Amino acid sequence: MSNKAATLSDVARATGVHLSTVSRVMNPETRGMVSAEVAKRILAEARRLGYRANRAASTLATRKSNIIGVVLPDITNPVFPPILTGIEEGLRKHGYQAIVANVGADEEEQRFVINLLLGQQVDGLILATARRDDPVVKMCVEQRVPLVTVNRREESGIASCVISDDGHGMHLAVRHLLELGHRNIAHIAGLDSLSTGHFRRRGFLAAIEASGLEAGAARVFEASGHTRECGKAALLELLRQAPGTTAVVTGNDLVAIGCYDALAQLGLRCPQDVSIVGHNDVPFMDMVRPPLTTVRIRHHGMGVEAARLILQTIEARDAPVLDIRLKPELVARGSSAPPRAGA
Amino acid sequence: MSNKAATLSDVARATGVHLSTVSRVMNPETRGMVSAEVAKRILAEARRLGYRANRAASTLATRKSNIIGVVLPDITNPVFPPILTGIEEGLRKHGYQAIVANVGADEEEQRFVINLLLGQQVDGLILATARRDDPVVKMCVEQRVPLVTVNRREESGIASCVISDDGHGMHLAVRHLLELGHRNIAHIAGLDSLSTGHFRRRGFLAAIEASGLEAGAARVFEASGHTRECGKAALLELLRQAPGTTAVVTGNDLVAIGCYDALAQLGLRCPQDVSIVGHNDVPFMDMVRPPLTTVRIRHHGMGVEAARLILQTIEARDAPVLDIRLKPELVARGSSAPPRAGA
DNA sequence: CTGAAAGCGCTTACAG
DNA sequence: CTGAAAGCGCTTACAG
Repeated sequence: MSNKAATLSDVARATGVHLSTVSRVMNPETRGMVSAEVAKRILAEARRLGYRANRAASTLATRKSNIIGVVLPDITNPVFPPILTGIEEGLRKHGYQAIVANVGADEEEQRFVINLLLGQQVDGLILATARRDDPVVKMCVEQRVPLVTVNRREESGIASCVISDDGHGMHLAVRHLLELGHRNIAHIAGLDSLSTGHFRRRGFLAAIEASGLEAGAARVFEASGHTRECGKAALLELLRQAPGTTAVVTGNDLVAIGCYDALAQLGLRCPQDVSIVGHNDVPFMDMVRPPLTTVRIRHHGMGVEAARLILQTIEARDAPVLDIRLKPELVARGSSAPPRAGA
Repeated sequence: MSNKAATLSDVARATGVHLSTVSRVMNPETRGMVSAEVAKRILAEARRLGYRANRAASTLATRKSNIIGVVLPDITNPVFPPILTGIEEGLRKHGYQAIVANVGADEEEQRFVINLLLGQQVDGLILATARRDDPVVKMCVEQRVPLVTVNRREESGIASCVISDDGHGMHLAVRHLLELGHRNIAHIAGLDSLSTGHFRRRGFLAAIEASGLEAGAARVFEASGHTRECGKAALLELLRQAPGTTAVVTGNDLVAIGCYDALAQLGLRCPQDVSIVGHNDVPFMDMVRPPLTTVRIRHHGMGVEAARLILQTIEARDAPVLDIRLKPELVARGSSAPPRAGA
C-alpha cells in the first residue's frame, strides 16, 4: 500500500486542516481543544491512511522519549526474567517502554552501553548491574539521570533501589533450621561486592546472634562466584574445616545446587546428613532432587516497584532517594530436615 | 555540571567551526572529509563538553534508527533468554540495539506492541511469537517491514526464519531409543499451531516410519499446553490408553518434567519403567532427578543468526526469504535406558 | 477553535 | 576542505 508512512501533514492535507490541528487530535490530552466534528473527520482520515506517530520526531520536539533503559548483568540468569517482566508491565501501564541491554561486569562496557541508552534519549535508567561501590551509578547520578537500581543496592545511597529484604530472608532461613533442631549452621556467602551477598551474610550473622547460639558455631565461607561449581568447591572446603556442620544456608540457589554436587561426591545425603537452604527460588528448584528449601524473593514484584519508582523519580526530579525492600518468604521443601540424632 | 546535554552547535561554537563540520567529524564514516587538524580540535572539544549524539534527531534526519524490535512470547520461558542474548550480541557487533517487548498470544496485544515498535522507527522486527498461520506476520510483510521469525516459522513462507531442525532432532531422539532397544515409543506433542509442535510431531512420525516399526506402534498425544501440568495429564492419559509404552519423546522439557510427575503418581520409575526424552535442553535439566535426556537446540546460535538475517534483510530489501535451520544434538542423560526385559 | 511559525538536533546535497 | 541551508516529523506558544 502506502510506500511511505503517512505523516501529520498527509493527514492534514487529506482532511483539509492544518497539521497542528491534526497533532492536537492525535494526542488524547489535547484532543479536547478541537471541535468534536473536526476531530472525528481527522481520526477517520488518520485511520484510513494508517497514520502512526513518528516517535523520533516527538521525542525530539518534547525531549521526552517515554523509554526507560534497563541494564541487566545476564538475562540468562533466571533471577532476571521475572524482574524484567515486572518492569515491562509496570512501564507499559503508563505508556512507557523498556529498552534492555545485557552487559557483563566490565565497567567500560557498562559505560558504553549506558551511553548508547542515553543517546537514545531514555527518560531514565533501571540498573540491575549495580555493585555496592559502583562508579557507574555515581556517574549517572552526577549526570542527573533519573535512576533506580533493582535487586542491588549501591551503598552510598545516592540512588533509589528496590531490593529484597535480605536480612529478613536470612532470618527466615536460620529460624527454619533452628526450629528443625540444627545447632551447627554454616553460611556460604555470595560476593561481598554485591549488596545481595553482603546483606545476606550480615543477615545470617545477625540471625545466629539473635538466636543465642555462640557466634563461633556459625561459620561463613565465601563462594568465589554465584555458580554451581563455586558452590561445590565451597562446601567441600567447608566440610573439611567444619565436619560437624549439619545445615548450610547459601547465598543463592545455584550455589545450593553446587552443594548437592559436593555432598554426592562425599557420599553424604541431603537432608539426612546435611540440610541445605537456598535463596531466590528460581524456576525448577522444586524439581531438583531433593526439592530445594529456599527463600523466595519477589522477583516480579521488584520489577513492578522499580518501574513505579523510576517513573516517580522522573515526575519529580527532586524526589527523595528511596530504599524499597520487599519481604521474601521461606519455601520449605525436601532439602531441610532435622539433624540426625547425635549429630 | 552541564545542565543541558551538549549539542552539535555547542561543540561548533566552542571550536569556532560550522556545526555541519562537527557532524562530519562525529561520524567515523565522514570524518575523512575534514582536515585532521580541525577534526582533532573538534574531537577534543566534544569530549570536553561530553557531547553525545541525540539519536532521536539522527533517526529523524536519516530515517534509520539502528534499532531492531524483538517480540517475545515470554521471557521467563528459559528457551528465550539465550536467544535474546544471541540476538543482542549479533546486533551490537554491527552497531544496532534491540528493543524487547514481551507479549502473550493475544493477537490484538501483539498488533499493539508492534505498532509501538514501528512508531519507535525500528529498522526491522524479530518475532519469536509467530504461529504457523499468523496474521500478524502477514500484516508486517504487507507493510514491508523487514522481518525474521526466530524459533518459530510462519508456514506460508513469506518471512525468513531461523529455527532448529526439528525433524533432525526427533530423528536423534527416536534413534537413541531404538538403539536402547525400545519398540513401544510414544510422542507427547506440543501445540500443532506452532511450528515447533508441528515439525517435531512430523519428525517423530517420519523417524518411526524410517525405522521400519509399524506406525501403529507409535502413538502421538497432544499436550494441551507446554507446561508441566499438561505434560503430566498427557502421560497419565497416554499410559491409560497404551500401557505397554516403554519410552516417551516429548515436545519440550517442561512437558517431560510433567511426565516425571505422572510416573511418580503411578508408582513407576524413570528410566526403569519408562524412558523419557525431552526437547530444548533448557537450564537445570541436568539437575532434575533423573537428569533428563533431551535434544539440545542451539538457542544462542539461533539468536545470532536471527540478528545476522534481519540486518541482511534490511540491507537488501529484496533479499530472498531464507529458511535457516540449525542442527540440534542429543544429550543422553539418566532418563533413558533399555526397556526392562520382557517389557 | 484553528492556523502560522519557530524549534527540537541532527544529516546531507549543494556551493564555493 | 568547510559553510549555509533545507529538511526529517513532530509540539506548542502565540495570534486571531
